[in-house]
Amino acid sequence: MSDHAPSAAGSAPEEALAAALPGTSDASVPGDSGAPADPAADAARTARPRRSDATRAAILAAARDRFAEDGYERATIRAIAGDAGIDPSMVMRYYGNKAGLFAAASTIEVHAPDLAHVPRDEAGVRFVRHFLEHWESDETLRGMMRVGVTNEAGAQRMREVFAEQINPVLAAVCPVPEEARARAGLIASQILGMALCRYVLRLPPTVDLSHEEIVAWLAPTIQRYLTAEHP
Amino acid sequence: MSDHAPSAAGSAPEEALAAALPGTSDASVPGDSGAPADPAADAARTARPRRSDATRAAILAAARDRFAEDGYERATIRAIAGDAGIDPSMVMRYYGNKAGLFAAASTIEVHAPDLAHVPRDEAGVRFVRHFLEHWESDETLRGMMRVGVTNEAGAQRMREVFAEQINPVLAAVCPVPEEARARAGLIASQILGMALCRYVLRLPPTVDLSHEEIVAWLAPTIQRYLTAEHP
DNA sequence: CTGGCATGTCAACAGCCGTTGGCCTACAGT
DNA sequence: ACTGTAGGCCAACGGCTGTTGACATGCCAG
Repeated sequence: MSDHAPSAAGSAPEEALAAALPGTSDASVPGDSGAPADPAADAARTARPRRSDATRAAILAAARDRFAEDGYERATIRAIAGDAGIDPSMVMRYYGNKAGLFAAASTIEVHAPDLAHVPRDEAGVRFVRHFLEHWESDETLRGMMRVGVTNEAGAQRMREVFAEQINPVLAAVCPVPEEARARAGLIASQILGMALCRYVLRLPPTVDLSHEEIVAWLAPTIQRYLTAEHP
Repeated sequence: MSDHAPSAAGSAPEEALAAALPGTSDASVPGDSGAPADPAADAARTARPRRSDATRAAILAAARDRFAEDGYERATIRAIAGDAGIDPSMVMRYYGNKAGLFAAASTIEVHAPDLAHVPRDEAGVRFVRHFLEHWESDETLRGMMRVGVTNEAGAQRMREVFAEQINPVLAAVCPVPEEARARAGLIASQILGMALCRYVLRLPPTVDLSHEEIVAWLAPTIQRYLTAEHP
């Protein structure tokens, strides 16, 4: 109970991480050319690519891999820098600290399926198949979940992704608007639960299931959570 | 890629942890009274309680709390020993190393519900309600999942728990024996998924759901995974 | 009473971690 | 051609970690 609060100096992982989350794009880095507060900031940024953009991208890619594979704590800045082929101090220069690097590396797009132009009774099948394919092709998704469970900031990121990318798509299909949130939560519990068992925990029965078997079993569940009347 | 393999000296977390898992009870600790290889070992152990059993129990309780709250990496031996009110070296003396302590601390009993004496069409409701209650009362379960996601040894422990405690119960109820494994996996995906979203990720829509709402929504899903014919 | 052993504390080691500051190099603007 | 600045490396610091060995203390058998 005594040494549980992080000291002022040192790493102070939790609070710094949470504080670093909102500003996810690399803001307030020292080198920022001459013009401050450009009205068309993004246009200027794309117009004048920095010479170090390749390094930045390499760091980010290595960070994504390491965070996904090892989780937040075991993914060390030294290892990430080593994978990117540069010095650890470069990571600090570009992303401030480990929390800032994680914030920058954990911006993902889930690519929720467009269910608006799908027959209502096919939404479940489409939904399950879509996430199954994305989960097997993109290891970032699997890693995001691993980090989201370990780390409070990762959990917050997952909440944001859910609220901003999953919820709206389902709200567009859900018959009763005020139930959309709850229904989206139920759907998330089944989809994330299958991902957890199959890709992270690797429970043998779920690993052995074929692609089509999962769709056949899970789609009716999703369909019911999406369109069935409130029990 | 270079420094990814653990060195011979030092912590070597992964392999030592996996190796320490099978022997979960405190075997091969130095102090073992006078009689070695007692034929009735457990009887002798209960007959002559060691004077340090209180300390052992305190360490184990503190370890369970810390592992559950912080995950494997961030739960430090120093913090565990501090919670237990003893010196960190005692942890090493009684459990060898951190992996051994985790192995000893991660022996849980899930208390799967007895579905044999329940009407078949009520099994889903019973199952969901049972796990919901246990999950909210016992923080160890929540912590086990957190560790199981981070740590390979934790994942293996969850696979064992699933195979030894969950699977048999469901196999007794499942109509087609050779489908029991797959059905148990599907059920685990929904139950663990709800626990993940509600207790670990704390997705607001799943947190806001009431006890009875969860049962009402999830029970038909479990019931279908358990008894509906293969789609 | 005395020796042995379990119990426990203290201090330290070596290693890894995030993080910092100084120094060098090469490019771009003038 | 010169200079400022961004990009990059190197070495180090302080702190925390798991782990170890030497040393104290108290219980119990003989």
